[in-house]
Amino acid sequence: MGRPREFNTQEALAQATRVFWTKGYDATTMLDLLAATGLSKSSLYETFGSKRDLFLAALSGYCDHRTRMMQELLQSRPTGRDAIAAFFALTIEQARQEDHPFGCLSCNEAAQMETHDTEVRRVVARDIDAMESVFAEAIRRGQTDGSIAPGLDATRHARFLNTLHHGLQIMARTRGVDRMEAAAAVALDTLE
Amino acid sequence: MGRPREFNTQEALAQATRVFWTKGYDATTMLDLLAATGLSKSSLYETFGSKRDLFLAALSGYCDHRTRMMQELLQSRPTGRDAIAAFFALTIEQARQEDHPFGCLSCNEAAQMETHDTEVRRVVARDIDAMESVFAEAIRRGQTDGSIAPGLDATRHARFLNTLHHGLQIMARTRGVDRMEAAAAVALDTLE
DNA sequence: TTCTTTCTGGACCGTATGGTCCATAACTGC
DNA sequence: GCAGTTATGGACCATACGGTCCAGAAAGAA
Repeated sequence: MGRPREFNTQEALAQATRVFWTKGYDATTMLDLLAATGLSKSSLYETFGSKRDLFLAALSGYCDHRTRMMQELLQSRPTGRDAIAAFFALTIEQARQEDHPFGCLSCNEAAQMETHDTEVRRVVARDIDAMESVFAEAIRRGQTDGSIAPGLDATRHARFLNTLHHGLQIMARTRGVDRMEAAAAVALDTLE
Repeated sequence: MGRPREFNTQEALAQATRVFWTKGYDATTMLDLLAATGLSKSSLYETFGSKRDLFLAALSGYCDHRTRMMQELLQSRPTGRDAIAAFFALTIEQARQEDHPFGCLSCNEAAQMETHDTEVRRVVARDIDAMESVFAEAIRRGQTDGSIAPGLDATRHARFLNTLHHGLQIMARTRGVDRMEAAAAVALDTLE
């Protein structure tokens, strides 16, 4: 019943995510979002509520997606070390793609936490925790399958890898891809 | 001759830097800057030109200051390794200070490069290069004084440390100070 | 066709932004 | 004290922002 929607909600959200990812929350205007999604103002507000709500949906979706991606990587690779290496390689590869937004939405917004409300902060904090957990899991699996030195403190090392990953994403923003490769390579060396 | 200035330019710049550092360029309004510096609008525009010019001055000053600080650290510490350790320790200590802005101005703005013009981008890029240089210098000195393994590729490792440092600054923004310590400790371990 | 529901475009609004301008105050040198 | 110079405060401006609202278009159900 009623006139059917002329747009795909998920696709619109993906486009909006792209804009936030590229420009950051503050610098993104409703005009940007309308142009990117192709929706009318009414449709966007009707569907997503407000700029902040849309951002929250985009951020949550982005974080969930990446966490899932990491976990799948962890499942599909032969060893824990391979999974970590593949994740870093993927991060670098994305930074090379000209048509791909640079860096990481969550990291970017973490850099401007002060301007965000508590709910956004919580999502970002949770994302950091989630990534740390997956790193720790990968390390423990690597220690079981023999690809990672058994003496490592998994939690400590997970925090290290997580921190380095955030640094890599900042480097991606400045297009320092060469630097990313060196940094990731050294990080992988620490696993042996 | 003429009415003398009632404020200190350097001090005003320092206050402005603090605001940019805390909130980021986009989220900082002229009102914020006026309140922080205590100047009138006319004085601020007369002295600094525009919001962007003021930001550029703040950013340049911030980067220069930190580079100098790193170099002094390198001079004053007994070994190259000590210098690097002291730098990370200082970064973490600052992240603990409640009254201190979190993270690093340059890193924060690197996370939103897309919204900046080429001149700002150049300053940020130069800052990254400068830090990498100091890291490399510290590593080479450490290799000479025996505090750092001679087999390390200084450039490669400098990129690694630099990237990790940027990650640390992001962690500082989210108040993940515990994570910072673990990450920095692992990074220092790689020098042996 | 008609009714109902939903979507759509754009007009509109209050606010806050970065920036300009000017009258006036404050100080120095003569 | 006067002239010249500079700083100051605040009024003012155009614009752009996020957000609301409504008249009408479009499509399914009867």
